Amino acid sequence: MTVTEVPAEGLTISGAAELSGLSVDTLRYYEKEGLSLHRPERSASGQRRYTEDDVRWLGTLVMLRRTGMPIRDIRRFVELYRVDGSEPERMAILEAHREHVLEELNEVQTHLAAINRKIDHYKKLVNG
Amino acid sequence: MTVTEVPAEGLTISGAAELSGLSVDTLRYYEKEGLSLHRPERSASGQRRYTEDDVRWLGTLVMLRRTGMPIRDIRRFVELYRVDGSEPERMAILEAHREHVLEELNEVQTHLAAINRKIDHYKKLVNG
DNA sequence: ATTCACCCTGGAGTGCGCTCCAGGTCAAAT
DNA sequence: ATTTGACCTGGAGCGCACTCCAGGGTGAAT
Repeated sequence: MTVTEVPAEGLTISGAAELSGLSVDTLRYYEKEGLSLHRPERSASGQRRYTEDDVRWLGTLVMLRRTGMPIRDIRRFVELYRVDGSEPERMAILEAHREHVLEELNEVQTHLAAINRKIDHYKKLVNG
Repeated sequence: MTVTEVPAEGLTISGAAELSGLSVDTLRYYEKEGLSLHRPERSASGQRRYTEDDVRWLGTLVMLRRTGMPIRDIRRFVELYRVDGSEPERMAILEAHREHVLEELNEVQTHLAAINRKIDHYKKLVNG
């Protein structure tokens, strides 16, 4: 299941889906939405072939999505990859996103504490 | 802004919205979806009046929603409040939800670590 | 008396992120 | 030769959680 399992000819879309944890449909959807760094190579018959780098990039997409970054914002981020010297902006986006994630985590943890209190309350009620 | 600021006649929907951090539309929507413990009292002219308890319950709804519990599941939880002796089931739902939240937190924290590594990488690239 | 701010209802509309479908191509297996 | 299975495209459809709207009521203030 590591990224290094990618053969030289590249992975099919279902292979890339399995490695990335995304669905085949989602991979095509992300591509349509402009989230791929480069549109993937195609085989002679027009099928997508994913390289190791492609799969790594899918990992980045998963990381951003699963921490709540909207597709639209990821697109802006990807577009900067096509701009030379945009590293500072890319970093800034990631830093802003990190702040956002930290706030989210904080809020969820606060609510989690409340959930725990509620559970304790029930525990006393049921067992006690 | 504390819950104890609720007057004896009860709060208007906009007052309850402000205290709970939800929108007026969302309050009506939640009620329609069966998430209120009891449908709120009405004034002589048919307007909703929210008690201190109502507002506290809204806090519970916010807690569940903001930790990712779907409306549908919250409804099941609320329905148990109308069943006598359902405390064990309610507790079980909360415990299952807590597990879910913990897994979520865990995953997000893992991705956060990856974001931090990416930021560090850029930092070296940009400053270093 | 009318203006204003708020409230009501039922239902339509929205944005997001997929997910599914029809209709078709292609390559390998039987 | 045909069956099978995986792939392709463009576009429709879906579930969720709101959010907004039309059309109308109420009550206090000017």
